[in-house]
Amino acid sequence: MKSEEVARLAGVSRSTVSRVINNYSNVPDETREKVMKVVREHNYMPNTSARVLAGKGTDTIGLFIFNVHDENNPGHIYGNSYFGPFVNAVVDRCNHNGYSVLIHTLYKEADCLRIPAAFSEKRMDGAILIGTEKNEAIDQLIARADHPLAIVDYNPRAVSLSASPQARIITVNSGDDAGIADCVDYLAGLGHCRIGFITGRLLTWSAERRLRGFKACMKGRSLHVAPQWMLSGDFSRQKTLVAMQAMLVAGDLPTALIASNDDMALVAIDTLRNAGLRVPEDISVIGYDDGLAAPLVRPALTTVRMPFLEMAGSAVEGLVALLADEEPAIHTVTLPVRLIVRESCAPPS
Amino acid sequence: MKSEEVARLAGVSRSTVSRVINNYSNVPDETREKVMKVVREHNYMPNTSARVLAGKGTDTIGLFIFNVHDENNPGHIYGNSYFGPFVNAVVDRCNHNGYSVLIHTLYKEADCLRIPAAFSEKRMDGAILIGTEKNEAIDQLIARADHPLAIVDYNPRAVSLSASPQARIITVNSGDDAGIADCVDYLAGLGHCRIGFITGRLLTWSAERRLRGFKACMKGRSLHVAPQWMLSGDFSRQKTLVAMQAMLVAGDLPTALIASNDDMALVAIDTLRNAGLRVPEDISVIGYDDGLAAPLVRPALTTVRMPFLEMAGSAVEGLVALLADEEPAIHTVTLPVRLIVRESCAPPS
DNA sequence: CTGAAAGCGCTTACAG
DNA sequence: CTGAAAGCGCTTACAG
Repeated sequence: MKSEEVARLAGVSRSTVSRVINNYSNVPDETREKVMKVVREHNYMPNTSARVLAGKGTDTIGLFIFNVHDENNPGHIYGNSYFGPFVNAVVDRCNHNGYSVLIHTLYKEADCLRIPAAFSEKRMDGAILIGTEKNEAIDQLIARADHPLAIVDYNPRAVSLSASPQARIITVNSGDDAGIADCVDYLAGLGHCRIGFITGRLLTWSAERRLRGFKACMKGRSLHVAPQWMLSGDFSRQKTLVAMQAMLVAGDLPTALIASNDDMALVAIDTLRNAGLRVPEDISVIGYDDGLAAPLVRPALTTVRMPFLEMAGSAVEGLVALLADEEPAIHTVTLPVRLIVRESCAPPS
Repeated sequence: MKSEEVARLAGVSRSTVSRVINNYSNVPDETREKVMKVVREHNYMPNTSARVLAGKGTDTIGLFIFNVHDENNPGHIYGNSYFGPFVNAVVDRCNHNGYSVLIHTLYKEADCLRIPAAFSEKRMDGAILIGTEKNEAIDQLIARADHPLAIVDYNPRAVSLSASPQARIITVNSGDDAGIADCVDYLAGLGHCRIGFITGRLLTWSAERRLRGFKACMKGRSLHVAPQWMLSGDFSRQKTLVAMQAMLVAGDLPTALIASNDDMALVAIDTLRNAGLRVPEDISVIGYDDGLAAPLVRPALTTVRMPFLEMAGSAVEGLVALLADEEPAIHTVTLPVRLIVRESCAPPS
């Protein structure tokens, strides 16, 4: 079924069919109804490629997910398990706004070239990037951006500095430093002063900010940041395990540990427990994300709640707004986080 | 940049550019290289819409995810948390096969119409459905299928019976009955004979087969299936909670409980524990899925491992094969599962 | 081996 | 308010 047949059956021209389909105003109700009747009866839907080629937008948004392969557990590609709900929320909001979403997974820097490629091929009108790791390809993308971009978890200043003059970009972050500050405040309030930290993937803006926030906050409270309690977790279970074991072997332990995500916190708890230590009696542990498992594990995990849905919403709405307007614009939004106190922390013994 | 410019710069016709781009054989190396040089220098990529309109495939696969809204926790749309890794695997495999993927989330029966709509609009060449719930719209889709379909978790017989003669469909399932049989065998081996069961969403083929498998297996062992131990969980945390509490109030408890997914098992454990019971000492619990949380909770969850990656792989490879061939075909694949014994079961006290 | 031409199914000035 | 015509950027017989 094509518009020509609809036109014939309705006794009008293809132009008119097009006007009705696109809901243009200069069509009398009678004509419109005549056409719609045929459309409904035959379930006509316009060929997307033809529309796009004729000048319409693709009405599709590209979603690019940076994924971390856990070398030790190749099956477990959702290294960033928080992507699940996030992806879902993005798809949902896009669909509600009338956009389809083309989803891609990226594993290495070279994969980033698929973003400009998808624009070149005219497969999408704009793109959302999540879990972005800083690298050359992304810098180039931002520097040459000629299509709207929503970048989740990225340094807004880096964008402002390097974006092309006609760029339309929105960065979406959450209050990573405030979240970590809440953790430190809470632990300090409990009486802890020997606080360790497990870092995330530092190429990631959130991981970097959590680390920086930790150092700044500790400094603000004149608390010593002991190098032997700074563990390199890299958002990886395996790396966290190794770092934890090394610390346990060394024998000098903090009384509390803040992990840059839930997954690493869970591994930390596990390792501690296997070493015969009790959580939270012997050592307190805080996570970050408030993922699906956090309320279910025992002790239930005290953690910082990431506003995934709100971030997804901001990214989509922001992108849709950029799509609707030709004006260059660089926006940034930072959403608040909240410490969710459960059972994994206690005063130092 | 369009093919005409490439042609001009390379000193050939657009036809030749097209032949090179599409890697046709009847082009001498010299001509090919001349064209490719220009293509590389200008980073030319053909406009997808134009290619499709001119008769090429869209090279995109639609991924439709049936999602269950947890009414009680609207934020938590990934009711089926196992979709995370699954989606990732599907996207990965599609990309490796040269396909883009258009992802959609479905929440209610009416949403199913988006599948034929996406075909009508010529947005995709084939579709993968996951978490499909049986309903009228899906029946229609299968009955009229004129494009390749891969349906994960669906009754293969229902497909054979109602599919149109020219249908190209593959159904992908795992051994749900065998998985449940393993659970019952294991529990019986431990000495249990008072075994309860928490059902999933019964509109789902896997949930139905798990239930049927449970009844059959219990019968095979001459074990009584007590109605008061058959809980209606519906893959929902909230419903599971309610059902568990009702059972606890009634007071007549089984010595072991098999849940149709991990999430419900975790809620069951939680509820039991809140009622002062110990798991596994007082009551054993088995899950299904072996999701991210299973090995991390305490007691670590004994559960049936779903072969997510393999299922995603089979769905994609199966669909790609159907896409490559015009022949009608109805295939079905069933992948084996495995009981992962951890800490949540013990002999009855 | 290669090019000129037709055609894919729409949209959009343009003219009336 | 409506239609005829041009055009979007490719691919593909067809002819040579």
